[in-house]
Amino acid sequence: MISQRARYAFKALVALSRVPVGESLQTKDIAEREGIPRAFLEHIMLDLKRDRLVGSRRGKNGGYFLLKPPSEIIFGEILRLIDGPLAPLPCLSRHAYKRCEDCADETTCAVRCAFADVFQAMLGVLDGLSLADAIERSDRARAGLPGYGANPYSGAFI
Amino acid sequence: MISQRARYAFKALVALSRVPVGESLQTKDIAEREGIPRAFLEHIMLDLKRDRLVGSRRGKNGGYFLLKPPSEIIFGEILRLIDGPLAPLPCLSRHAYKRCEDCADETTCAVRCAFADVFQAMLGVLDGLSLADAIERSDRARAGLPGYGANPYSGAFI
DNA sequence: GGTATTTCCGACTGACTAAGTCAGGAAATT
DNA sequence: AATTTCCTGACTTAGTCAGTCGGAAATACC
Repeated sequence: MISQRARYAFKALVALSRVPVGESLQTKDIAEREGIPRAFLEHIMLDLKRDRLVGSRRGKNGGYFLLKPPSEIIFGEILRLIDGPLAPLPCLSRHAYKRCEDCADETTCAVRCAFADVFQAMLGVLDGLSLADAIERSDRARAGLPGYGANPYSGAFI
Repeated sequence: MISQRARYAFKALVALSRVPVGESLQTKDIAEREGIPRAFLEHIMLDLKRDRLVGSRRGKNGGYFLLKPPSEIIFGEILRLIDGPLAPLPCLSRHAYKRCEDCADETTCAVRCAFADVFQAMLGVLDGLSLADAIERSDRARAGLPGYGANPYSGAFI
């Protein structure tokens, strides 16, 4: 499960993506529209700003805006920023690598072998998916086109 | 990241898988061999027992043993049992489904659309991977065959 | 210049979970 | 009967999550 914080961040970024280029949104508006606690969202927006995903203007008519086109803002990147490393095991993380104290030999660890596959599958999607992609899928679902909604229950899900 | 608890559970199950059919392992041995705190491992073994993944014998020469062949014990199943639902969003979980209070329309939510893909990729691997598979990969890595180790750093990992 | 509006920032809280530890009970074997 | 093992519940300690609160700094408007 991703954190609530991350989920809010995604919703805010999607909202910002839907706004015409050059315009901005205020936390108050985003919070209201998306049902996010305002004070909490402020902190999240600052996180996003710190990582140069959004820019801001203070004072009256201020607000937040994307610093890159939505097609260049990647889900994996956002999730890493908010929730930290994505790797299922510390010994699989590139940037936050940490050896498992109890593991004799990393390269032949069966658990690591298994989760390496899982990780690769996750990253394949996560690092190839932009805000623009997500919005496109959402819009197609809205238009009622079959096969494009987020209805995963056609497969064997849990 | 999966929990430490889950990681220990996997290691214990792998250890049990490597034992000849009919034989068993004691928590003490597993704990020692795998570097897991013994008292903690006992709790974990009971979890596994509660879910009928392992059986036990008490008293002298007692221990734990698998109730199914390793090829029928699936990573996704184990992880669900220890760490709870695998879905990245509550609204994507089948068994632990929970609506996002703040979400107006689930089927067109861009965040949900995106993570549905991630989830599907994860599950594709996680629910098709058995203990036997993991051990096979580990053994091949041990034998030094290229392309079979858990060295994910050939791709673009983080 | 003053006031309203907005972002920015740190400190705090309350609930929860993770990762263990500890003490002892129950069953099986010797 | 003694020993060995699994079994069980209570407890601890540290850390994280999901916020809230109060106020400071910047900007726009009159």
